[in-house]
Amino acid sequence: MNSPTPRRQVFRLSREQRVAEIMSAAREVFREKGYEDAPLSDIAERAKVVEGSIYRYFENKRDLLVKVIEDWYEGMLADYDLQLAGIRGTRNRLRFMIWRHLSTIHEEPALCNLMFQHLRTGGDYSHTAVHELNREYTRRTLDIIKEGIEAGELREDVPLRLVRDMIYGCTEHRTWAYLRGEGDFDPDATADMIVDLVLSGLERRKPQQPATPDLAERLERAVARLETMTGSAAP
Amino acid sequence: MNSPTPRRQVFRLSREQRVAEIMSAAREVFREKGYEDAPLSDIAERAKVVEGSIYRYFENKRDLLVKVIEDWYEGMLADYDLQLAGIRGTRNRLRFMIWRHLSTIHEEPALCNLMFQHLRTGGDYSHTAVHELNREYTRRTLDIIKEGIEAGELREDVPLRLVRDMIYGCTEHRTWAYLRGEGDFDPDATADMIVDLVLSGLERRKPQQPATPDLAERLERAVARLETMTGSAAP
Amino acid sequence: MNSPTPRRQVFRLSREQRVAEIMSAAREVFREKGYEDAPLSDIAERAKVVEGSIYRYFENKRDLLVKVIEDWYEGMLADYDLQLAGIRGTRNRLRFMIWRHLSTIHEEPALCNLMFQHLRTGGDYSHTAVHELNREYTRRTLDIIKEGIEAGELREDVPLRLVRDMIYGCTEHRTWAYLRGEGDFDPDATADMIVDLVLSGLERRKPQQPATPDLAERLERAVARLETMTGSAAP
Amino acid sequence: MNSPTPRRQVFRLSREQRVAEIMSAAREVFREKGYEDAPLSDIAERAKVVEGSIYRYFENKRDLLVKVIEDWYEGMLADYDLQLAGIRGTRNRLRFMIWRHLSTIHEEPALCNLMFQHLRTGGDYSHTAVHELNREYTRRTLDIIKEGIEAGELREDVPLRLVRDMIYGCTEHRTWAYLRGEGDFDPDATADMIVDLVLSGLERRKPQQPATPDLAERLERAVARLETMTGSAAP
DNA sequence: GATGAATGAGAATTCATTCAT
DNA sequence: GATGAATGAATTCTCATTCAT
Repeated sequence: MNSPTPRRQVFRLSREQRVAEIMSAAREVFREKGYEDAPLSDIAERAKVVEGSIYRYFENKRDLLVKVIEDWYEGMLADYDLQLAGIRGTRNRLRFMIWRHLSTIHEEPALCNLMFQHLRTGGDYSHTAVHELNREYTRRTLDIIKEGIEAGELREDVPLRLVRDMIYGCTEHRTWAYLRGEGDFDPDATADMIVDLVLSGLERRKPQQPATPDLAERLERAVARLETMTGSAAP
Repeated sequence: MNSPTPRRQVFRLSREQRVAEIMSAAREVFREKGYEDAPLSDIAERAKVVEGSIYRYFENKRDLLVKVIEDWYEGMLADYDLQLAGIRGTRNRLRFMIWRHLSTIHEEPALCNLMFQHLRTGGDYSHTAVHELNREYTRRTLDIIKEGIEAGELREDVPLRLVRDMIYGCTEHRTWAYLRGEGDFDPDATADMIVDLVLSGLERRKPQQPATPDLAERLERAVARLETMTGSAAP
Repeated sequence: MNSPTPRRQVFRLSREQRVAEIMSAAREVFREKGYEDAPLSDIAERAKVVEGSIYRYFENKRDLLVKVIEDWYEGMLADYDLQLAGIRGTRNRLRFMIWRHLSTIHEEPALCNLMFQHLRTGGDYSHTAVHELNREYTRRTLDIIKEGIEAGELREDVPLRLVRDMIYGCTEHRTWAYLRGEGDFDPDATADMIVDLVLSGLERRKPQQPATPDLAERLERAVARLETMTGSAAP
Repeated sequence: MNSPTPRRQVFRLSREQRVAEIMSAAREVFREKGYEDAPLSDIAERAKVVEGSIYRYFENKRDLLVKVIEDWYEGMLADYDLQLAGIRGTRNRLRFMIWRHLSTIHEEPALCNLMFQHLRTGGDYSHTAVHELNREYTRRTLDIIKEGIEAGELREDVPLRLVRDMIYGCTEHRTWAYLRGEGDFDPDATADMIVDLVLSGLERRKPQQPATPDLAERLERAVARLETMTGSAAP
């Protein structure tokens, strides 16, 4: 009847290798086509497996997406810590975080879109490992601010989480057009602007209490005069 | 699917009425099911027309979505101006803008999701009337800040557009979880926090220790009197 | 790019006609291949529509099956009543019912299998129109038995529904092998056997009444006495 | 799907033990999910082997099903004979057979469904060991009836196989709803009803018909004698 | 102006089965 | 003897969109 379909050449890989192959292929295809427009068949083809094989390792298409983003995040986080370790000072460290986020968006707009549009909006997001990784990711920013407070550089009443939302919200809002494929932006310049703006509201008003030092001086001087008059000297 | 050809009662409506009916139905269905999961058949059914008729008034599904959001925005903007007209003071006006945005998200999370996920991310967004409306919408915020600067309340070097991104970015970032269906938030309290944080970085810092200057003056005057009494002049 | 796929020749039919076409095609294909082995694509092809069109009229494959059987049943029931009207006598009418059931199995083994294996066993069967039709179908048998009782031909304590189960159960059990594709059976002869067996347990045992033996004895004794009296002995 | 290659602990079992493990797992899974909805992977998992291993002991999924039912039947038959040995009297023994069948259905509806829907309907059924076992199973019923005839309790002209079909057909028909998951039934009461109905058609009408002809003859003869005595002749 | 029948093209998914190791 | 990676082939179902009537 019909000749027994000749089995394609089978390459046997370990689970880890195969998973890596598929995720790598998926990352590429998702990057090129987005989520909805990326057929599993494309991913399978690029990973050199049949579609069905993907389901051995991933529950479904969404699971594959989640894992791809997860994998990407993990790589990034390791990098973060490495670089952050060499940076000192609240402003510098904060600027690095913002710049890094902007750079990521700049370099991987497609994956970021995946994250922003498909993962973060899903009802199951908070049960996701990506969610956890993201907390990890933004926690560094919180830590930097906390350290700034402890070092006396920042006001003590800074609403931590709101500042974090402000930083990331501002960063992303700034890049919507770019993510949409319109125009470009300069991560360096943008990072400078954002860090300036953010810190302008958080830094201790040392130079800025111009009235206060004057007052203190004047009071001290007045007191000194009184002291002179009364003949009592400071010890 | 099953019923014996329900000879549809044809209601003749004016073009405007028909369009309104369809948009109203679409808004409901989109609100309930989102974009992808809202079949045109559902919308047609609810609007009491057949699917084909929708194409008489709208180019395609996306066009319908765009029009629905557009319509919604228009209603909102009129409202904005009305209310904003009665509010005085940079802080108050800014707080209103933020509070209003938060309230909208709070009341219409589904439509906001549509806007954030489906419209704003589309490559064609910037050619959209919604885009224009949105500029309109955020322009009011810019105007308020400008007025604040002109009134001398805000620093002169405020990076206007970045502040706008900060306001809206922060606002939206704050509400992601809610938009995802998790938990709740209080628009009033959140608006207060955000406006505080934003203004803390923008306000002119002279008049900012309002108590202090008075005190300084009174003290100085008191000291002067003392000096007068003792007949000793400052050096 | 790719030339706009030339639309196939579209034949427009009324809903009723199209439904009839599809059901007819489905009946054939189901008959030939059974349920599981009948791809919708085959049915679509034979009905000269595309697969998707089937879903305009039927919720899913199972719904199509249900409707096909339903349609078939409806035709049968009309026939039943017509023929039954011309038959008199409990035995004859009962025999007709049994014979008709056997004939149906004999003529449409495949559709019967569909009914027995796929419909009757489904958890949703009792909410089905087929279920209702089937009740209708077997109700005639109950009626015949009831009439037999009222006419004094059958015992009054006949457990109606159990008898129905016995008739249909026996009939079907007899035909399992045939339904499986093994051998053949003669509906006429089988009907005769079954009706005999069934009625043998249901018919009034006119002479059999337990009162009779007593009566017989008493009569015999009376006769014996008469004989004694007359002095004549039995031969 | 997800776990990091769980280096499976390999338990070496004898062929018999392994087969038993798999069959036991399969019986459970089939019971819970039916045939079509039971993936081999589930069975393998529960049997603590990999899917491929099942093919070492069973030709394919259907073979596994057949073996599972076979195994189940074997257990039942042994039981039957044991219990039947202690029961005397045609009615009692027949009732036991019916009751036992009903009880089996009552206790193992899922396995019975497997048997009724999947095995008995397959074209290969009659070449199956289950078929043979089933003949064995129903042969006991035939034997009981035969013994009843030989003992003079039952009519001599009982159509043996038809009676068997009637018994099992009735029994099963009665329980379709239960097998479908609707409602319940009482095996004891049902067995009583069925055995009554069946025997009502099979039992010798000793007291009844055989007496009757005798009586009639004797009466006629007595009447004839009386007539002789009285000198009046029949016309 | 409206209807609603029909299209079409895919897209995800499932699993029994095989076979290299 | 067992593993478990990989296959493959089909199959159901969904819907936006078109267009003859």
